[in-house]
Amino acid sequence: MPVTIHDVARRAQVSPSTVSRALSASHLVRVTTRERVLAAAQELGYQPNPAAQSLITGRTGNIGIIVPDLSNPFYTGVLRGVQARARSAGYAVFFADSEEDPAAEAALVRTMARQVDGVVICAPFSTDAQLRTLAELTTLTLLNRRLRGIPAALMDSAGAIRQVLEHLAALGHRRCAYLNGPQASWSNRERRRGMRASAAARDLSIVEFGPFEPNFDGGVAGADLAVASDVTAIIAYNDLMALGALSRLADRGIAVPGRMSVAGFDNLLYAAMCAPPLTTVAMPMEAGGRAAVDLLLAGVAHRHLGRSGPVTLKSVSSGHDGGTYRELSTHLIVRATTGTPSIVTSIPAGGADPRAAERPRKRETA
Amino acid sequence: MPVTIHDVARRAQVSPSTVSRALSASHLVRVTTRERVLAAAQELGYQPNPAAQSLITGRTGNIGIIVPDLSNPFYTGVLRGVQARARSAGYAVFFADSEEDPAAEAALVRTMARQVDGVVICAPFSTDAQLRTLAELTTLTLLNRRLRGIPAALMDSAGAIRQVLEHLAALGHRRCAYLNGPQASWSNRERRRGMRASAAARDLSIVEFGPFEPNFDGGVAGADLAVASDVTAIIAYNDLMALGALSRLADRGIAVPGRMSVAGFDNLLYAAMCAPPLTTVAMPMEAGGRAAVDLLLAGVAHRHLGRSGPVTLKSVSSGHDGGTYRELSTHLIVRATTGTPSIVTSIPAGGADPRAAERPRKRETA
DNA sequence: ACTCCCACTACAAACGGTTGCACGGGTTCA
DNA sequence: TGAACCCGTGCAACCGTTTGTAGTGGGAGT
Repeated sequence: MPVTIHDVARRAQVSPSTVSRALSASHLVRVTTRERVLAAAQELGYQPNPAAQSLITGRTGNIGIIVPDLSNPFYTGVLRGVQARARSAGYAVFFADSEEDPAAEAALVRTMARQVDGVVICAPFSTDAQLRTLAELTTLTLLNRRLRGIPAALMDSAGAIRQVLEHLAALGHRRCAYLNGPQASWSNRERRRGMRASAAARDLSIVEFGPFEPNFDGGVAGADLAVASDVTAIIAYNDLMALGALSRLADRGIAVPGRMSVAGFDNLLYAAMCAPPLTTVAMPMEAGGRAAVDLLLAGVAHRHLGRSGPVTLKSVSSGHDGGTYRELSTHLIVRATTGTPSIVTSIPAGGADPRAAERPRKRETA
Repeated sequence: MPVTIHDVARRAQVSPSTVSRALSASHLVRVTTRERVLAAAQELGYQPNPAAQSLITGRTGNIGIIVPDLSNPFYTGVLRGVQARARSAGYAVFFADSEEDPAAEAALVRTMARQVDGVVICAPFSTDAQLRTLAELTTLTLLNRRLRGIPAALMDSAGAIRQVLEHLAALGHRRCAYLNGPQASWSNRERRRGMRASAAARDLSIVEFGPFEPNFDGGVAGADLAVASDVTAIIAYNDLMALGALSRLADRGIAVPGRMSVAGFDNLLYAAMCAPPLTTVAMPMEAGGRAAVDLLLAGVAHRHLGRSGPVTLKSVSSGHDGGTYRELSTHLIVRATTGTPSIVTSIPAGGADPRAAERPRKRETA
């Protein structure tokens, strides 16, 4: 039923191999012939069979993307970037949600491996060893995780938290709470690392809480702990947690930013929409997805180059050693949840903080 | 480099065909032989080449999902459902975002068609004719769109809005605003249809505004129009718009639900998190995704059955006529943005509405 | 002991493309 | 005018798997 290259060949009065060449290595066939072939293909609505193509060429024209939790808008942003870039490069995208399970991740890579040219994987919870194993199955590119020998698109987590601390220090804060995300998460580790470096330099002391689930409820839980300590600001692992903290503070009648400043990371759409709009650090999610695809396709090209040329065993095994990272910059977005700390240790419950009214509310459309 | 069926055959001392049978039609091969083959495959880490398999069988083990806008959490919910169900059925998932462009949708289906067994498509903006054309390229299943001859998973939009109107009528509302989503959207048409039917029966009059973009900004715009009319409640096309309306009302100092009630659709995560929590109708996004995959796979099985058996041309061409729909129920979630309408036409600006304080705030975790 | 049968296995073709190689015919140069 | 050459095309093998068919062996029945 589907039209094959033979049908086109018959209609164009040439051999199948000429059709193949006319469609790919066009310079090997006479112009008039190629036009005849193209016309025939057009009329018949010929579409090459990708299975047959990949069987012989070894390339599939597909890539995979694996994320740990699609309900987190951070990853939908990444997915959008990945998909857009892949499409413009002529690649189709396999998608899978590992649900934060390293075993599932491994299984998914394994099933994808045979029908993709490479996989972009967001795997904050896998061990280094697990990832290295997976890297042997296919060309791999990481997102927000640095691992020697595997290319990665990274967002500047250390710089992100530095900007937050600078901002808070400039406002006069001296003691801040940090609500940890998942302990095993690479981003959380990076964030702590950056925090320690920056806090010391700015005479800020940090009180850590958690780890918490990186979602709304985790923020709710963290807020209470932070309030009980003597901090004037809460830095949450991500926006979802910050929103949870914000909500909890509102429920308890604690003025933001009057008695407590709050900041998050990611710059989700909702961070700008909620009241008061959240101060946060914009993470380049789509750009990260795009960069990851670029690195991946470079790796694919490299690997394929190595295969076709007359190479030594050594240069093949080294593969694309890909000590290539791409670090994307982040930037602070100051909205309405951060302000100067109050000197007064307690404020009449429910009393409106005058500063909250003074502060102009700014809205970003992200 | 990769291990093939021949490697396994050599190691197990059998022919490649026996290996193939041992791995699939296991009853055709002696038990001891099969065990030997399985052991060899295991030791070599054999993974069948899907390209070769699909080349001869015509099946790919993949399905596709196309959504119009991944940044809308509604579709990420659908995507989660699709992916989960597909995975448990042993299918891999191609994903693509059409960015609301029917032409892109067509192109995506066309490129996917050759390497999937079927496609789930959320295409609120394509014309019926366009969809029928695409249905000829591959097995198709729709989501939230009814089209004769193509199976679909549907969410009960009419019932959804009926529940909202019942709720508002019971509270005493008589005039409500409806903020239209995109006019061409099937869901919006369904919602209006259901609305007309239900409103008449309940002595409610509806004022319509829009169409608006189905996002936060659309809601902001709609809120002002609604306030200028003499309605006591705003029903938004979806939660994103409702949140926008809510934010705008707060900015203008209009008490919710004191002077204006607000309701949305979808029950996004943020609808429960924002203050005040939004009354909305839960749409079964993941269940919809799962149902769509079920229908799709049934269609795939049917089509393949027709192909393998000794069939007449007629029964093949009728294909899976799939007059099969699956309608999923929706349910209202009453939170804090709907209340009894105030009789007073104007309230001192900025004055707190006593009812707002009385009303207990309820939080749902979705 | 011979035949028949059945269970199991091997052979080979096919799926739809790609690509190395050879060949045919025209052009160019000696 | 003949040889060398080159461009354009066809032939055939191959990618890895499935599957129809043929063939082999052993066991059972008479």
